[in-house]
This record gives sequence, C-alpha cells and structure tokens, in this order.
Amino acid sequence: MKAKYYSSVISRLRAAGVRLTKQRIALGRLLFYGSNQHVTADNLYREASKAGVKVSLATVYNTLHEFTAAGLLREVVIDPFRRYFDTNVSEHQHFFFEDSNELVDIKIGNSVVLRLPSIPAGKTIRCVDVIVRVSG
Amino acid sequence: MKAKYYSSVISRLRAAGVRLTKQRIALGRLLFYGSNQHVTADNLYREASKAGVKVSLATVYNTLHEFTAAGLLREVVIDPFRRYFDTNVSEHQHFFFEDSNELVDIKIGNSVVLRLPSIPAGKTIRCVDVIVRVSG
DNA sequence: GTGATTGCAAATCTTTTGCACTAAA
DNA sequence: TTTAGTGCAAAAGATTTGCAATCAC
Repeated sequence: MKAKYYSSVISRLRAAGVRLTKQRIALGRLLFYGSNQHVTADNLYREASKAGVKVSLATVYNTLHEFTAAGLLREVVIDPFRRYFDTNVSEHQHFFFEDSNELVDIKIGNSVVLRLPSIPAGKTIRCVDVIVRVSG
Repeated sequence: MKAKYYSSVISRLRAAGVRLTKQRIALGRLLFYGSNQHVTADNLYREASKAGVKVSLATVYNTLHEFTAAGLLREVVIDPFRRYFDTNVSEHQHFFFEDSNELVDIKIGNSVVLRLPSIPAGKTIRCVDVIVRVSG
C-alpha cells in the first residue's frame, strides 16, 4: 500500500510538472495522504519532523508555493496570523472554527448558496471565497 | 460643515464608549468621513500624515483595534500581507480587485446569501465572509 | 554537466510590546 | 489626581532571500 501511495504522489507531481526531489515527494506524501488537508508552513514542517523527514522550513515554504503555482494546492486566506493551504483544489467552501483554529470543508449540498453579483465590464470573477466563521 | 462632522465623530466615539483623545478623534474623522472605507494601518497612517495629523504608527494600530473592539470597525481578512479594516460594520460582502488590491463593498441587492449551511449542534455562526475575487 | 533545489542564517515586513511621558476625566 | 493613552524604539513572529553546497535530469 505504501508503495502505491508513493508512486501515486510521484505521478501526481510529475503530471503537475514539478521537479521530483526527495523533499517534495516526502511533503507531497504528507499533504496528499496525511489526515489534515489544511496546513500551514509551520504545521507541515512539524508534521515532517515528526515523520522523520529531514527538510528545512525554507523548503517547506518553497514547496507550498511551488505546489500552489502548479495547481496542487490552493491558498485559503482566513487568518491574519498565518497562511493556510488546502489540498482540495476543487470549488468548495469552508467552516472556520474560531475556538480551535480549525479549517474544515463544507460538504457539497450543505454549502452557502449564493446569487453571484454582476461585475464591472471587462473583469472576470477568479473565485468566490466563502468562509463561515463558527464559534461556541 | 466641518464642525458638524467633527461633533458627529465625537458623539459616535462617545456612544461607543471609547475615551476621547485628540488622536482618536482625528483618526475617526479620517475613517468615518474620508473617501476610503477600507484601510490598512499603514494606509491610515499615511493619510493622517498627509492631513497634517500628528500620530504614531503604534497609535494607529491601537486605535484600529480599539475601534474594532468597540464595534466601530470590522476587520476583513482578505490578503495575507496586511490587515484591512472596514468602516461599514453592517452585514455585506466584498469585491477584491486583485490587480489593484482594491477592496470594494458589493451593493445590497447585487449579491445575496440564499441559504446557510447547517452547523454542528451547540455552535453558532458568527459571520459569513464572502469575497468575490476579481481580476482582468 | 548544467541548471534547479536545498539549507542555513540573515534580512524583511507587519504588527506588538515595554516603558517613560503626557493627557483625559 | 488618577488612570488610560501616546510615542518611540526595540521585540516578535511569519515569511523571504542570498548564497554556497547539493541534487535531478
């Protein structure tokens, strides 16, 4: 099973056109087969350390940006104190649990339904971010 | 006209329960009667300097937080590089023009949340942030 | 071999803090 | 008079950068 996951990460990275390095493969495994879909740099760095992966924090930052540029991750702007990245790049919305700082996908069918606004001529909507901030 | 605006800021601050200082009144005037409803600390600091208001950057930060805590401003999390504050504290949504870094309110009637998601029992929705990111 | 990537430490940028001084109530 | 607010400079915290060493293709 490990081997299958491993090669699956490799083909995903290769398909995205990113150069295959030890660090990227290791981080890719953590990102795409780990339990947490929503990571911060520090977050992923610790997870890597815990997993015995030798990687520097700078490389974690580089990799998160590289993967985002390659379409493997999407950044979620949710918190002024740190940057979150989401392994789910398909269109979806988020709960942010303010008491625990937890970011959770809203399941399709339970999402906020919007009527989209009209926009200035010549412009395009790149995306619509919806964050439901939950407390209590 | 000036005098009317001035006293109107004073009563607004007083009503919000914030102590009236020269700096807060000056920043309040810029915020509540200035042209730009969406400010960053640096942004407001420059505006103050330009208007001849003598105030330190630290006080601008303090004041933005103080006003936010008092319900006079609302923070909009939109950009990982700086914090935006909005003088419009009523429920509304935003355009973010990515090319110019401009944050603009979506006019009422031009965007509507039609249905909210169900949330875990015991929790409450504090707010729903909707950001329409526009480019081109 | 050649150009991209890594790791470290230093730099950067925004925001916060400590503290002596000043101003508001 | 007493407590809160201000300003400065220093600190903090997240992210980035410069550069020499290393690795992928």
